[in-house]
Amino acid sequence: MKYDYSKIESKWQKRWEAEKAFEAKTDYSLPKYYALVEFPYPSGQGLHIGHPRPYTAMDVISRKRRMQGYNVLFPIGWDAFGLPTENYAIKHHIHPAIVTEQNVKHFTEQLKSLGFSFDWSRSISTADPEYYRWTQWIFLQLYKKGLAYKKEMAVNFCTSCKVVLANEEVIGGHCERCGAEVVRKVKSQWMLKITEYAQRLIDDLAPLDFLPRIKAQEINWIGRSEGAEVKFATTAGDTLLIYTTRPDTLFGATYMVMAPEHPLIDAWKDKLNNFDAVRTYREKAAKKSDFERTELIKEKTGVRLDGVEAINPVNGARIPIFISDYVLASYGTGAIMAVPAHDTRDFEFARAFDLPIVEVVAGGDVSKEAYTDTETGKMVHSGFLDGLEVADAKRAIVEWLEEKGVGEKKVNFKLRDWVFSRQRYWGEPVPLVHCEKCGWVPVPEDELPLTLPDVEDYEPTDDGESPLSKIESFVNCTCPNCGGKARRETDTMPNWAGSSWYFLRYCDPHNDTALAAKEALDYWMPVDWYNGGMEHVTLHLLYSRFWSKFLYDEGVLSCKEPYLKRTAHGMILGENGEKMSKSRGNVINPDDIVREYGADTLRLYEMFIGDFEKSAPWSPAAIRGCKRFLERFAGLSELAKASGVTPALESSLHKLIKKVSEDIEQMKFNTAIAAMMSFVNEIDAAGTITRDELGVFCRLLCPFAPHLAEEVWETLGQSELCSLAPWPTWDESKTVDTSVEIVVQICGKVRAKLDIAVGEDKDAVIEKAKAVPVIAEQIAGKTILKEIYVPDKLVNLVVK
RNA sequence: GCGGGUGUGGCGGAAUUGGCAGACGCGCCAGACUUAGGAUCUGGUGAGCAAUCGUGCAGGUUCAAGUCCUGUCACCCGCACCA
Repeated sequence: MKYDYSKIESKWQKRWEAEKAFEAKTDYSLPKYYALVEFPYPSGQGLHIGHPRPYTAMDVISRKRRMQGYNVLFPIGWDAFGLPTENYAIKHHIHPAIVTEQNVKHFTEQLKSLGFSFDWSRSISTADPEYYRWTQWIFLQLYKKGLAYKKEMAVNFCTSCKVVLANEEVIGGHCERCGAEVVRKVKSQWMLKITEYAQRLIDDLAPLDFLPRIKAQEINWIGRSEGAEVKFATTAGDTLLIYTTRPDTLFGATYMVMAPEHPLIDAWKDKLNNFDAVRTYREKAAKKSDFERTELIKEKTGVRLDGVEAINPVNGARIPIFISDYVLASYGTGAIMAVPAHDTRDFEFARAFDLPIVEVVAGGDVSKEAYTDTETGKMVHSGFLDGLEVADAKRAIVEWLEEKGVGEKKVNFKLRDWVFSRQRYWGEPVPLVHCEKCGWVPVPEDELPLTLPDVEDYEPTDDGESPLSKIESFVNCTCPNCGGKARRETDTMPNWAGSSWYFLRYCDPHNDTALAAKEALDYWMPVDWYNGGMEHVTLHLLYSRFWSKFLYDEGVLSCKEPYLKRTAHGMILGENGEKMSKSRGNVINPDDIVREYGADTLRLYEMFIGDFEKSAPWSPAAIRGCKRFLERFAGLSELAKASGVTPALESSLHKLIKKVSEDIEQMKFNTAIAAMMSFVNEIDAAGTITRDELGVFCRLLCPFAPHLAEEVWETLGQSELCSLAPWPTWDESKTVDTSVEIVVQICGKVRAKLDIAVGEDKDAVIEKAKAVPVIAEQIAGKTILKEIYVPDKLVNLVVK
């Protein structure tokens, strides 16, 4: 059979579509399998060569599950809201909805050309009003439960996108999307209380089958720490509340530091003799971007508050208070006790300001550097704590603080609430109105979706207002509560909103009375296997787990966690090993590859390229090896005439079924393919293969190269689809050889090889080994100290 | 600084978990078929003339180490003045 891939591929794509071969069934009595890939953002550039890697991987899993008899849901959709589309629309004066439609059309063609077994009947778009109706509905439920609130605060603002960013979207002081610098801006923003779920987001990870590095990264981002809050009385009369993870070092606190933004500073204005210097420092700190505040500034700066002192509750010592930007307003209480002897930052500050350094944990040399070990060391200069180990001292001091009512045990998280509003056009409108009398009032649920109005100009403004604020007809409205004058919220939601629940919509995508029927959610959820990129671990993955937990609390979902298993793929790099980008000129277009080699070759190559979890450079030469393999496979149909079993291949075929079946489960696609390549080499050596055997081979290859597998399967006289044929099973007894070649070593060095029967008796094998001429020669006249026999593996004779 | 990870031929990568290092593919070399070869097929291919030596480096455990232990170096990813 000649391998005419383009003809073969379009032939089978048409048939799959005509037969609706891959649509999930709504028969909830069947065993189900929900396989999920991250839906793409339909950008103007079209599909990236990186997309087919995770998509093929999950397609392989889905196709195998289908052949194993599961009712498989393998959906696809469009994460369609977002800035690039809006920016393109601004530049070319085309409505973002039209741009999206064009891009979706292009993406659909590209994905279909690759033969993925998606259920296209369930595809969704987050920008579709019928979809975002439910995004808005979820937001309203969050609002009603007090988990959405508006707050004036310093937020991250991207100078290029002209939009606020969530904490998770700031990477090293720069915008996650465009890389421009992020500055601080005080704005009133809608926030989601993800922090309320912080502990559960950690705890519920435990039973999940996520890659360890994914769990570690989430836990790290949430950043739980245990310590204590301690009240310090001040000479101003107010109490200064601080958070510390080292309450055991309380006797070593020689000064206090407050964040420049700390509200008590204003309250103390009249008591401070140097308020001008304080004000100057605060203004300077406020102007710094996060980047400047963290990365660039190594030296500690600050101003002492002249006129107010704190009193250490444990020994009554009066200690000075400073403001410094090394203390963050947004973490803990925005103020700390400084223990320079046992904290590197406090140590640096104490050195810069010539403050006393009091050692309270023995073990280091605090005249040189801070001693920060929390594992070893006994308490000193610490009154009633003296002589205790650090861990015991921690317990004792917290007990003491609680007894005296000046402090308590406290858990803190690094996770911040989610800044949820965006001042851009192409997103879901926030469904709230502000009434002069009633305050914030939700748009009634039966009025959802609150659709985006058409506008002339989507251009964002420098003052950080949404383009929607310019549309009077949108903004002005009546209060649903009192009927009075009201104004709509004009901010839209971030692009992470729609993707926080899209996997639920797939379960029942056309439902117009609920985000999905309970029955459908109960059947399909949780997702059995979700593969996606590492870059989403502290973004989409965290956000969607949060929303799922909320919906679980609301009774919408019956599972606490949305995903049972989460894996991650590596990137496909350019030929030069660098990340693919237009500016580097190393971009590979998948359309070109499909045209030149066919979809099956591209799929196979992307699975063969290397360890699935690791990045790998594209190789235009290596892909030809995959093409060659498929051509050889196509040629097998001419060889397969007889039926039955080829003795020379029988054992190998059973081993192959086992290998491919098991490797797919572990995402070791590269070794599964290597095994199939080896099998073709064996067929060549045997010179023959039967129709039955080739039928098995077709089914094994089908998840990887489905078009060619179908074509060869058809030449075997099969009229049903290979894609829906049962997955082959292996006979374990046939994977075991009857004889095996073992190694004979002398003192651990290989000296000879020997054929033995599998499971042969130890003594008999050793006798045989000694009888091998080379071995006999080398052990002659020597004493055998030890005889080691590893069954079916080796004999090792230790001689002297 | 904290957390996660990776170091194996010219290249991508294998190695049933302590048992023949380098599967499979690329590339390269030689040959065949060809008017032609950037097509296809066949054979070879870690280094070294050899004994031997070889999995970042240095030790250790073991009959036996890519795999286990101790130390160390390099690189990659995430977080980062989080008290």
